[in-house]
Amino acid sequence: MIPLPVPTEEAPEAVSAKRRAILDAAAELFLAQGYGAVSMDAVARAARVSKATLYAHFGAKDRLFAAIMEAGCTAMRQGAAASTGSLEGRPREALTAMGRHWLNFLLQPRCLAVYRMVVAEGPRFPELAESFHANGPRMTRAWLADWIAGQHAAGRLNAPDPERAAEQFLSLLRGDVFLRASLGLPAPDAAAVEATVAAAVESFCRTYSVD
Amino acid sequence: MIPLPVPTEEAPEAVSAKRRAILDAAAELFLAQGYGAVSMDAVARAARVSKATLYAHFGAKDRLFAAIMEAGCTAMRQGAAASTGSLEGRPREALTAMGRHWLNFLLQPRCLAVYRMVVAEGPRFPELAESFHANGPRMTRAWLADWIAGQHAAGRLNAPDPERAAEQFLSLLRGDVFLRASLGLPAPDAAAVEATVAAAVESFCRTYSVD
DNA sequence: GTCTATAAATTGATAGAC
DNA sequence: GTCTATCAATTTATAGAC
Repeated sequence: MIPLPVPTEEAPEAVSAKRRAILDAAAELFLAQGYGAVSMDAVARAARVSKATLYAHFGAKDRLFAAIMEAGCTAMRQGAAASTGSLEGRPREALTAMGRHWLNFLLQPRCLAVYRMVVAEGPRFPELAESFHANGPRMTRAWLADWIAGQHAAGRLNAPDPERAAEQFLSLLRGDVFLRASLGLPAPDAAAVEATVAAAVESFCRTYSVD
Repeated sequence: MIPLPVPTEEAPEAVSAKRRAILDAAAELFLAQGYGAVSMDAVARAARVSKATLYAHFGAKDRLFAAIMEAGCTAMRQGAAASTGSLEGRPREALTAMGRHWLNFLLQPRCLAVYRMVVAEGPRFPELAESFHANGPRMTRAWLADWIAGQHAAGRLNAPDPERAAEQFLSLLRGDVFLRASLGLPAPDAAAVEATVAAAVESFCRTYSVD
C-alpha cells in the first residue's frame, strides 16, 4: 500500500514553519469537512497562527483551498505511477498485482477525501477537476494502455484498442467497492477487495486474451 | 422478480403551494450550488416566501436539505426501474438497450447533481449516503442480477455469480464517461456514450456467454 | 400560516502596532 | 512577518403583528 504523501507544494526547506503549519492544518480540515464547512478562523486556530498571518501567506480562502487540492492531485500522480510501475510478468499475474495495488490506493482515506472534494467543488474550481482527472484517472489509463499495447504487439493479448481495454479494466477494478467507499459507507474488508480484483482480472482476460 | 416499489412522492394535493414552492426552489439551489453555498435567505427569496414561513415548514437548514435529497434518492429508484424494465429479448440486445438507457439516465444533469451532493455531504448526512446507495446502485444491481440469473437458468448466459456479473456490467457502463461527468468536466458526446455501451456489452458477452 | 423586523453569532478580510 | 482588534457583510434562527 502506498502512503499518500502529505500534500506539499513546495520544497520543505523553502517553506517557513508557519506556512507549513498552515498547509498541514488546512489540508486536514478541508479534506475532512469540505470547502464550505471550514472557516479561515478554524484554519488559523488549528495552525496556531493568527488570521492576519494566514492572509499574508494566502490572499484568500479559495487560493488556500486551491493550493491544498493541487498538492492532492500531485499525490494522485505518485500513486498512479507506483501502481502501474508494477506491471511485470504474464498478463494475468501482472494485472492482478497492479489491480490490487491500484484499488488499495484508491481506497485510502486520504485519496477518497481528495476525490470527494474534487467532485463536490468541481463547479466552483473547474481547473481543479481538470488537474485531478489529468493526474489521476487519465494518467493511470495512459500508462496501463501503453502496457496493454505492448502486450498486444507481443501477441500475449488481443486488444486492438488499448485505451478502451485500459478504461474497462480500471472500471472493473473500482466496481461497487470504490463506489461505496466514495459515498463514505462502511469500508469493505480485504476479502471484498481481493474478490473484486480477481473478478476484474478474470473478466479482462476472457475479453482480451489471445484465443 | 423483485417487487417494483411505487415511487413515493408526496401527493400533490396534500402539499400546500408554499411548501411545494420551497421544495422546488431549494432543490434547484442545493443541487446547483451545494449545501454550504446556499443560504436560507436565498431559498426564501427564490421561493418567494419569507424566511419565517421557511422555518415554519422545515425547522432547520439541514432538515430541508435532507428532505430534498431524500426526494432525489426516490427519483434515482425511478430511473433504475425504468432502465431495468427494458430488459427484453436476447442478452446482447437486451443489455444494449438497458445499458444505453441507464447510462443516459446517469449522465442527466439532475442525476449527476444528486450524486455530487451525496458524495460531498456523505460525512455530514450518513443516512443520506445509505439511502442513495440503496435506491440507486444497489437496487439497479439487484434487478439486473435477477435478470441475469434468469438468463443463466435458461441457458442463455453462463453467469454462476449474477450479483458479480451485474456489478461488472454496471461498472463497465459507467466507465470514464461517467467519471468525467461526475467531475463536471465537459459533457461527452452521444458517440462516446454509445461506444462505451457497445464496449461494455461486448466485454460482458465475452465473459459470460455460453461457450 | 404568513409576514416584517431583528436578534445573535459567525463569516471573510483588513488596519495598525510591534 | 506576525500579532491584536475590529470591520462590514452575511449567516441561521426567532419575536411579534396580522
